[in-house]
Amino acid sequence: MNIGQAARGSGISTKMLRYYESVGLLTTVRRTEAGYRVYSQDDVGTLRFVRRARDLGMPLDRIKHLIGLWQDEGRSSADVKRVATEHVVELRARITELTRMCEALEHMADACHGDHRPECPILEELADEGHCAPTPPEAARRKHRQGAAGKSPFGALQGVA
Amino acid sequence: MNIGQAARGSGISTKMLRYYESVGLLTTVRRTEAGYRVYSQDDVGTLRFVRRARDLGMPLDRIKHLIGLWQDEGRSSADVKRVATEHVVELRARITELTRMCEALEHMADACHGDHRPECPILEELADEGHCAPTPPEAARRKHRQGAAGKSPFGALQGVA
DNA sequence: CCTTGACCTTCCCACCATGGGAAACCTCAA
DNA sequence: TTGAGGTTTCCCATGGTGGGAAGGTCAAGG
Repeated sequence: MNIGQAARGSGISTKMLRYYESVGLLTTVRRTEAGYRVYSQDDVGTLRFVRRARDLGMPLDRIKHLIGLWQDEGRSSADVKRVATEHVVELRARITELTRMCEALEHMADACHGDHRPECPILEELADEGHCAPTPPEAARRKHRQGAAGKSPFGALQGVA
Repeated sequence: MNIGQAARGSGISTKMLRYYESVGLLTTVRRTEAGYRVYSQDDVGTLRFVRRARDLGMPLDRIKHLIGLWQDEGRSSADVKRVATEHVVELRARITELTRMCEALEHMADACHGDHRPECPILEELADEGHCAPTPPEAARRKHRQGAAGKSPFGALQGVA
């Protein structure tokens, strides 16, 4: 079967089928003499596996790991469970972080009248000067590397959306 | 003050300060004769505003919008509140989606013994054949566009992490 | 046989926000 | 004057996804 059929059968776009192949998620993709990709029914099974794992928010390398276990008859379910649990932990971390953001913003929005006047607690909170030290008060002013200063607030959050 | 000081004072990396400027988040960045960027105390205030909005998971264009309102004395708080509420809605959508994933995966993991044997409900669920129709059963086999088949499961989720 | 249209190929670009690093230049203190 | 450390611009990478161009293939119908 051609790539289009495989796409429809797996629910993954042809773009992504080629991409997954390029990053090594699918090992054996046969070709016709003309260079067309040829997919077997088994390939589509693997692709559906991939799609379901993506639906759970897994990054491709974790899915690759899982496929390896899936195809390894000698696996132990403990290994699979570990991968799954790892992902659950990350999902929970993201949920916690988003919940924190959401609650903070809801709290600010609740305090806002939302009328025609310019006064707004949301802006005041965001602009608040005394919120975090404007500069390390009287600390080392020379000899300071920038180092960990600008760390992304989203360091631990990668992958899905 | 130089970019390094501004970075330490705002909690945003120098990389990001240059990037934010390049995408128009900061309008007026003065330069010394030598080409060094010069930041005022006010600039650092704006940058802290940006950082707090980022901490709430806002994408830069929303922050840009918010800064516009912040600097507009004639704004109405309703406009600010609308932007905030819009963001709350998106955060909640992401949380819902992640929670769905998390619960599904937890459910699978709970069913897995996690021992030395290869049998694993997690893999079985991911590989499940009768899960979604293998191919539109006997539907139009010719004349089918691929269309909406491969839509990303994360369409509505962009921005943070 | 040739056209047409659906399909396929590769390659590049864009998104979003962030970091890494190179090569060159500036500044200030010792 | 030298050296260290700050700064500049420029390019590249990430992770998944989509868009599109330029060209090759294939099958059906005239």
